[in-house]
Amino acid sequence: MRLSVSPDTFPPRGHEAKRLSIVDAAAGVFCREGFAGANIDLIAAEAGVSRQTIYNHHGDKEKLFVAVVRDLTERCNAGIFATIATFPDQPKDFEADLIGFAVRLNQNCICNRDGKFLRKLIQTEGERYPELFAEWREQGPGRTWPAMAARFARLAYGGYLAIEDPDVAARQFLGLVNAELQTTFMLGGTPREEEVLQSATNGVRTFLRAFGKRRSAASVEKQSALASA
Amino acid sequence: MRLSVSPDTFPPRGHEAKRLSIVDAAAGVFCREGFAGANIDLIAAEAGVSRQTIYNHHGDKEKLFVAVVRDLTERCNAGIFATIATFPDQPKDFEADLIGFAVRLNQNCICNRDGKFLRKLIQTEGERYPELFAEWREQGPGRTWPAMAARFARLAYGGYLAIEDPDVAARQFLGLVNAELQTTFMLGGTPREEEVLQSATNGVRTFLRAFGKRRSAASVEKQSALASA
DNA sequence: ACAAATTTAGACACTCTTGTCTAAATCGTC
DNA sequence: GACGATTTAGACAAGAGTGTCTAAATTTGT
Repeated sequence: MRLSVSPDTFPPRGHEAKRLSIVDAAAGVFCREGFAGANIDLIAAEAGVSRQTIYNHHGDKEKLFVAVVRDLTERCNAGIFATIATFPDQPKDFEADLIGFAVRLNQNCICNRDGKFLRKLIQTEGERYPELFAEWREQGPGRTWPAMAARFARLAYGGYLAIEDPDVAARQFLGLVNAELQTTFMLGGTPREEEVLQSATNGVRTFLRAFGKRRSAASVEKQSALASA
Repeated sequence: MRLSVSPDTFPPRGHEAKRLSIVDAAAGVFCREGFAGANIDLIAAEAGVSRQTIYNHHGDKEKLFVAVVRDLTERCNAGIFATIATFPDQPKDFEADLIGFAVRLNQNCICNRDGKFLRKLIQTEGERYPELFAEWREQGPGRTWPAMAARFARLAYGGYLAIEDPDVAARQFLGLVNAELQTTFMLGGTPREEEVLQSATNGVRTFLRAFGKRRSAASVEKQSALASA
């Protein structure tokens, strides 16, 4: 295998392009049909590749499945960290900023293709591959939750929130913000944009009722007047 | 088929006993292996029944699956309504009563065998049987959420809570109370009793910070002193 | 104890799927 | 244009699973 000359990321072409389209197609089929129901021929057809190519690349069905989960975990993690980087550290309009963050989290990490797929694979096959999903747990929740909690801790330190336990606050934030989307998520559906916004708005309002530091009504009104101007 | 003489519920014996043990075993196998991976011979073995008997009762694999989901939906619904009936309408110690309710909901409806199974089947096979799960949605969430919301509305009317929208409050209550159990649920695990209690306690505290009507600190202290006496 | 209904074990045809193998075709690169 | 690497199509063996059938055994109600 020859190294590419291009410095770091190279546009997927040839061999690598096949690998990607295989993993992508496999993700879709594994999700729709489950591991047992997934059909290599179907994956090959959806990837626009011959069956033999799949075996050349990945060996067998189980190794292909592992590759799919690893890829999804990596991409989802990247998305989550990228979104956490947009957390409002020094909010102008606190409520609106938190709602924006919640919506971004939903759209870029939970409701997008990778997020839906990874969640479904964890739910359906998690118990069958303990080591694989233990790995996901470390790499995923094990790293993203502390990062989230750190952001809430900073807000508390900055005087914006009155929370005792940043870890609990982070988890409750997500629970609130997704509270109205649970049934849709269960059935594997994708909530419409206005539903996401609605749930996020209601969730953030409740979160701030519980943890927001109350400043005088006047200063709050002044602030939102400024923000909407 | 002859009607039993016993008035309403009769102890499952003979024919009916077989039917039950088949559906029970099938639920377990469908959950572990998925619909495609589920093996009729294995179900027969776990039910202690011959394969032919399964075909006598249910016709084919798909009809058996439908029967499993219908049975689970019915039993889970019964459990949820029974638990909602224990909702604290006139709470003595509000916080403790809500925590108790949340814990009961978890233990009797979400973490028990039927709850786990139904949830997993919805997640894994929901998209494949739209009509079947539309039926679940009507019979399940479509009836239980309004019942929950009605209880919160009554608390608000009784002056215990300051909520605007009882439906939103009900969903947020469940979101908060389960906030710390999500990862465990995802992987199909069963949280330990103290984890359930911890999550419920934290969730209810936050819920009450947001919506609880603040009475004077003295009266609150007097009340909990009375409760713990 | 008898008769009807139900259950059982086993064999069976049929289909579907995985993973391997081969020879031809195509692609990328020099 | 030529060469090596990769991909393709198709055939193939081996295994597993569904659903049917039959005849014998068992259970159930009377």
